[in-house]
Amino acid sequence: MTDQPDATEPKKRDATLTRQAILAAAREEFAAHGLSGARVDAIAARTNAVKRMIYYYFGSKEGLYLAVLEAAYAEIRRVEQDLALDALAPQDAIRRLIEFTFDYDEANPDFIRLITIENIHRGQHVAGSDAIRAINRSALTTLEGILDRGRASGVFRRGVDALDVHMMISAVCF
Amino acid sequence: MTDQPDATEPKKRDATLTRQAILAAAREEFAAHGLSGARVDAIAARTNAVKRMIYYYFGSKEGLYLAVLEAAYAEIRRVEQDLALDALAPQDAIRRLIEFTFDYDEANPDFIRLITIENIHRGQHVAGSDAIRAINRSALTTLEGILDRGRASGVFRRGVDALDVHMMISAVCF
DNA sequence: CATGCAATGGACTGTCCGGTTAGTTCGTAT
DNA sequence: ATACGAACTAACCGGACAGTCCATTGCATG
Repeated sequence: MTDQPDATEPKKRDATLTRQAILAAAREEFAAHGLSGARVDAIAARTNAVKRMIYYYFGSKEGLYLAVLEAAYAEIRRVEQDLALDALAPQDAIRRLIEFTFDYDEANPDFIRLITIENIHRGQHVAGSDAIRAINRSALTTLEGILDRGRASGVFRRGVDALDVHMMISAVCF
Repeated sequence: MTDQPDATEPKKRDATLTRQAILAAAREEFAAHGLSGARVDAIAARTNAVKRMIYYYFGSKEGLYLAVLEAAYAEIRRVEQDLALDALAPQDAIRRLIEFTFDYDEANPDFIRLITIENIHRGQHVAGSDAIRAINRSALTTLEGILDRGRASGVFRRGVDALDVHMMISAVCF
């Protein structure tokens, strides 16, 4: 009588769903406390999964952290591509990119936190992930393309590095 | 015969010296690994003091962390005051301040790390320290004074917040 | 329904680490 | 010289926490 067996949900089994739930919870926890500050138990507690599942899906705390980073980078680059910057005039493309970066950072404070945390660690985890490096390289080549077009049509000055531009935009938005 | 009792130093007892040594070691360790990532044992190992001394002088890990922050802020503000910004024309003062911030950040990577780490934690430790808040307030009033003089003589536009300027400078230098 | 596999559960463990206990040594004042 | 407090030390404790063991449950096939 104390519990209602019918009222409890059937407790569906959905691998990708729990995986996503863990990722989302981990993202919050890591963003809030950093890699070493985050508690695996706390991450598990945020979901309705149990700690064991974290190791089942991600192997280790650091593996989970890396997966979170990968997902975060993949997400922002995916949205970034929807901007269709290549279809715009160079100036408009840059302007749009800046606006987007600003808005995204404001809407996703967790994201900045994760990046900042990773920066403190000198990006040593990112460096170990081929996936992330590939994602970022493609983002840089996109920006490089915009700069090239701008330089070709004379609206951008030469001698400006894509990486510098990217860092400048990120820094100010941050 | 195995050891040379004369060659070993007299092992001076100097309270302020060991305090400083602990602070310096802690600064490195915290900058490298963050608050939770830093290990009290590791800090002790960096000095020739023993772990107990940390608790003797600073009470707790967090107490030590706070002391490190306070020392770091005090240091940069002290050097900043030597710039004698008030004696310069507003434009020169701002220029000098930017140059200084840039150079200081470059020369003291530990400092930026500490600040960044604290930012991630939303400055909750800084907020708890009256000393640090006082230090920063004085820095802001100095900047505010420069801006005021600039506005009075018409070289600076109005409606620019000192805090914004400060953050802008820090962000770009970072 | 049986059989095998993916997914889940929770109790358990070994270790790391912040903090403490119970002292000992040194400088100095009387 | 002895008494006393400040400076210092080694060994230890207990909780927290990453990671594991082993059992079980649901889901898909034949």
